[in-house]
Amino acid sequence: MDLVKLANTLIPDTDLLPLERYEEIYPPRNLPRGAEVTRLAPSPTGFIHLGNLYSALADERIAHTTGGIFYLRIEDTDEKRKVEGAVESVIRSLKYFNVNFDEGAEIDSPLNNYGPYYQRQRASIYRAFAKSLIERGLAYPCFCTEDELNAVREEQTAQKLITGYYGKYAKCRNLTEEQIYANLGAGKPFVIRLKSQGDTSNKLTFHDRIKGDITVTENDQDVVILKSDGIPTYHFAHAIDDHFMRTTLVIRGEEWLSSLPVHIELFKVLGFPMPAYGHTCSLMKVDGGTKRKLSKRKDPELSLDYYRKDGYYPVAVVKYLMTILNSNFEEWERKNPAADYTQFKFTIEKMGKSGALFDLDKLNDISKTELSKLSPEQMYDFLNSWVQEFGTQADKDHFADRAYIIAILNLVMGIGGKKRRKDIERASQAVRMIDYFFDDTFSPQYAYRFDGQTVNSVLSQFAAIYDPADDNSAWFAKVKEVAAKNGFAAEMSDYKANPQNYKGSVADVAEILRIAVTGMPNSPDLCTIMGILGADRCSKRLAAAMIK
RNA sequence: GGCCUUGUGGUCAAGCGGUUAAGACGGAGCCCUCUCAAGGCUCAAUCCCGGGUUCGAUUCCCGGCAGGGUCACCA
Repeated sequence: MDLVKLANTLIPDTDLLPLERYEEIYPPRNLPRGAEVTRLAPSPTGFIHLGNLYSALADERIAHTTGGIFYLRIEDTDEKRKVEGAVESVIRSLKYFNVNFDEGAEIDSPLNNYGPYYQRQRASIYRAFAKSLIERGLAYPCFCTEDELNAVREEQTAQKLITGYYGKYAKCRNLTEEQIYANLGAGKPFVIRLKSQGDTSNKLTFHDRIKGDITVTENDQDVVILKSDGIPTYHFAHAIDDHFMRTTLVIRGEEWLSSLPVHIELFKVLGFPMPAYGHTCSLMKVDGGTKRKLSKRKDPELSLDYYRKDGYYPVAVVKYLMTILNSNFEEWERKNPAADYTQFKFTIEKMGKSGALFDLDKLNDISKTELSKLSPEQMYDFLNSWVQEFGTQADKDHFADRAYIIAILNLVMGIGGKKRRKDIERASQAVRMIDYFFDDTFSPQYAYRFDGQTVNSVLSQFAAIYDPADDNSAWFAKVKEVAAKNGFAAEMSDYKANPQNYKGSVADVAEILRIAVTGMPNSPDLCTIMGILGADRCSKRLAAAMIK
């Protein structure tokens, strides 16, 4: 068979370059020894979720701790799945979490020498190599229809055979020259398939940087490399792109492990050295009692935008992910409390081999701790930026009074105390938590544990002697005074010794006051709260809280 | 079902032939205390099962079992 003629007929493109030219256009990168070139290669299908951030963070950390490059490539070979604005969304979401690219699609960088970074724009490169494979007898056209393929698959399944296009099931593999041209003449659509040279009885061990040594079986599937629209499949594009973009380390989800044999053969027939691989385990969630990998379609609540909307502090999310990525991160952080997470020596070998369950409790704990490290001013900025984007009009009005908010923040964060408070977990929660400081969002629940007469007596007596100029101890002395007058123990020790002699203790009196002023039985230091609210507002609230 | 892969407390996990089997989150309790939060202290809770190998297995081997992934002209 005249392979050159066949290649020219199948791929008549005139814009293809001699293969060696591509090596010249995309020369090996000039990077220091040990520098890793990693990439994130999403398909532009819309929002990205925590799992993507997870692997992006690994890519980014490895590239940047080794002095390498982290780039963004868009795998847009499937026209059907394309979503407008997805690329910008990926970049923006990751940037929010401090994951930044050095080069790639939509990245403004002088390093962009390995593009284009959209696979659709690289069609000629793939086609040039596909053409050469045809010329070398390593690829061939396949005219099988979807129905035919499905029928074969059903037959294979019924007979419990391995499904796919291989061996005797590869009907088009041995088409004669006449048959091929007849099909072509009839205008039948075709794909280009790899003519696999592999044998599944051959096993080899492959070293994965995360999983360690794994056993892989040689590929014998005649996978399609060029779809009927002339665009490559993932497998083919992966081999060519990661070679010419000079990726040194491919970090991708473990769902790719099963197609590794295909990739190994592809690199081989293409004559490219293989990059190193690290297949990450996926983040899991519990669904109906069993674990399941996080899915874009099923778990919109794990979209990165969800965390942004909920006002999670980005560094907290990153640190949470770091604890899963490298389990020695937490220990390192305890030893280096002041250090930035970027100073941590991230290693791919430390990555876990099995999928971790997403743990919201842990995230929340880290989030509280991170947030407690901020200054009130930094906290104001963080909360305010969230309020401006996601808050209500009332929230925006409240935040217009920066000094007032900062006074609240000083209290809520425990500034000046021996230890910082850790009340703030995320912006959405923090903003609701301080609602009682504003009259328009103050919604008291007067759930007193004492009778109306006692409550009213406590409230009116305290209102009469309350002086905003009092310091904490003077204030508390007055609370005790009111306690004593109403049959409560002024000293906790007295109450504990003889509880039967009292209606309650100072703590109960403070609770009545607290409920009146904040609407809640629990709050930070009441004296300070009253100071922030101001005498006017306090007396009004004390009066309003009386039981009619 | 075939193939690949994983299996230490509720969760994330150290461990790499001999340990009282770390630590963190969560849980329980105590202390502190005007409540809450924070903090300090304490406690409960783990090596999937069965065979080997070995003086000795959580650790090595084999077999089960359970979980996960994958079997497209999607990535």
